[in-house]
Amino acid sequence: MSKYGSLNSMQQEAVAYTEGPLLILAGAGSGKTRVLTYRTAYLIEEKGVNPYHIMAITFTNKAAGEMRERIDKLVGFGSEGVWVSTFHSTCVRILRRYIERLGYDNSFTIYDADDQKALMKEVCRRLQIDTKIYKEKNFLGVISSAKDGLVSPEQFARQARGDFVRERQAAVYREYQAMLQKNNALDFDDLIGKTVELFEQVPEVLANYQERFRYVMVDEYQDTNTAQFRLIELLAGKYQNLCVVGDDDQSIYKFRGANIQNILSFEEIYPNAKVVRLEQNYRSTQNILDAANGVIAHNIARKDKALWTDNGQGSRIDFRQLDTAYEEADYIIRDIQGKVQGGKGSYGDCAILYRTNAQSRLFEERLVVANMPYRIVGGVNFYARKEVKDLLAYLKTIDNGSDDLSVRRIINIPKRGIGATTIGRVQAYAEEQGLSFYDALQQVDDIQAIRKAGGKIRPFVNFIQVMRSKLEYLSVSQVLQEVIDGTGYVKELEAENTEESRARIENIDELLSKAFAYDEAAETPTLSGFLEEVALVADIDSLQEGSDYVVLMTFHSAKGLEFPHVYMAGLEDGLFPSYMTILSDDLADLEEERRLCYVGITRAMSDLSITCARQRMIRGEMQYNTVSRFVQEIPRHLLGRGKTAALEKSQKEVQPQSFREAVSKVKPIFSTRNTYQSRNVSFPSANTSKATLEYQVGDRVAHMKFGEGTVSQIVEGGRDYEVTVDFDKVGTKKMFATFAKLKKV
DNA sequence: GTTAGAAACAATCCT
DNA sequence: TGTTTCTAAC
Repeated sequence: MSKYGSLNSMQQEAVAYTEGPLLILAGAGSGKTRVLTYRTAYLIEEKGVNPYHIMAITFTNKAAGEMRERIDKLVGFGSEGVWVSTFHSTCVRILRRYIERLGYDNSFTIYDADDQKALMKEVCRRLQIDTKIYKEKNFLGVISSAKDGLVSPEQFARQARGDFVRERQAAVYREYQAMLQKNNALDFDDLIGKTVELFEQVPEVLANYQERFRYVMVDEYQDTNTAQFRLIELLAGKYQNLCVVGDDDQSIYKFRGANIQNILSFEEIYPNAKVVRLEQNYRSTQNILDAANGVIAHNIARKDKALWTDNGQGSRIDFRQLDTAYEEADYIIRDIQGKVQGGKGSYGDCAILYRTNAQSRLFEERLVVANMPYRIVGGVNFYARKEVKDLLAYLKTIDNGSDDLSVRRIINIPKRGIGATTIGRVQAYAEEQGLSFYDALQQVDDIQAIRKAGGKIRPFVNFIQVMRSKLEYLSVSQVLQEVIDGTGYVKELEAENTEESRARIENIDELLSKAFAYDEAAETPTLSGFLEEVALVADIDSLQEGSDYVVLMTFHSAKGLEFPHVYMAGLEDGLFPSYMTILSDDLADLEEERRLCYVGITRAMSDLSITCARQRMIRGEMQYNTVSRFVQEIPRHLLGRGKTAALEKSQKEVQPQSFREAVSKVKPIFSTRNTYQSRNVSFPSANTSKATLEYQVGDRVAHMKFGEGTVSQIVEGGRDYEVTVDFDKVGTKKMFATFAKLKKV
């Protein structure tokens, strides 16, 4: 048991209890991933369980990847047999094998949010519903929660009887589902729901998986919804060796169907369940934990627990209210700069957390000006960008001809002169004949209404057919390359030659390299396989540990992560907690928001900084907010500046008054042609004297991150030079000489 | 059929 | 404020 000696007694108990249901209530930072990995090792090495019989399920690819890595390290031989995967990937893998039993084709497509919206638009058109009055998003929300709760269209219709509004929703749900099936597509919720349906309708398939997965472990159990709960229940139904890990205080996904009852009543559902509590925190200082405990104690509906740590008191929590959101961003970025320059940590140790993605913009602006390395998680997904989606739609069309949505998306990309009229005619013909859109295109000669346009359609159909015939001997990246060449997509962008079009080409290159990486890594690469991998990645998955950049993300995305220095921004009533929850008449909404705050606080290891602004622009309107009620819930003695004197001094410089003073002094001296910069730039530390530059306009220079490029402009900006460089790989960037550390080559 | 410019509308949070 | 959709002119 030597390997397990490094675990505390509760952790050991959880590791060694292998038979029957087990609930591990793991507080934030209590080492739950550690327990899960050691438990897997224990099963294999001490209990002689075949790795093939063990399954560990998480929510994100990142979490799965981490667990995979740690298990491999710990177990060594045979560990690759353990099934470590996310809910969605697991289900896709099962469905790819068996979904034909439910009347779908095994090469089904997965629809993302954009696709869903487009499909819903079509549904509303068919049902003659005015989308000005009844929003697509609304219907999609209703359907999504129905699916999360395993309510079928038929059940929904039955429950809706007599209620006019619900009846219409039922009709939309039915049509939506029918069209998904016709397109041979599944939406995200279907992945789970259809797997449950498969297990319930085809007992032999279920029996097969029950026999395989004799030991099931589920991470972040508090986030499971009804469908996921049912899935787990079915899988573990035979052997009952179900180990779930979670923390009810970190349940923050009610809006996507998470049912907190799954964890709260685990002991009722499995009366013989053993419960282990992990309450020792290994991550944060006592002050940070006290703050977190202070906040969460205001929630009523929770399992009582108290986190403690050996880590010592640590510094106090730095709280500051700034005048505007701009000053808030300035303050935080200056503080990070101070920490890095003061040797207290690297950029990678710092995370800025906020409630809404929109808040990231201000920080990004400042970070660019300050020339600090950063990475924003979330926002617009890479795979949701136009150019990427266009190319993927080609791949989907080649892979699955029933996917009308994809075909319609690309039929006129690049421009082939096929407009709305022609598409409408093809559509009408397809509906009349009961064909898919693509099949109708193939029979274009038989469509009476189309004469001239036929000549424009035929080359498109030809192209797709040729690509399909090449599938056998081409790799995914080769197929993609041929699509790019055949359509002239990149050529067109090159001709445009704008900053935007260059960025798009870059994205396409990135897509190509992802396809290439997939070809290399996958055991048996297929087009379907690539498309599904692409559909299931989340932005957070690509976050690499050990990279040296400031990370920006929402509180939601931060769950499961930890950083030495955490900045919680925008703690204002109305923003966090949001107006939605403040005005809600369901008290549970505010409690969920409070849990989100708890999650944020407990991400911090050594330093926590909380900020808010008196006024900020929201949707073009000025909003005046007071300090968040959550801040008031932190015991007062924990707030303040427990930092070194040196750092405090540097912080003073960014105080609104002195900052403005500094600017007003500076402005008249230097020319007005650069007013924007004189006003907004956060200056490098005061004692940086303006060094002479070793390069001038026209010189070749090298940058740590951006590679090589040519200097196109140098502007004197007071204490520093603003240098514009045309980089070979990443395009034109403006930067300050002091930070950029450009080397002449 | 295509395009640009104006009007309308909109943000929680995510796999 | 930023994005999507609509409208009118090419």
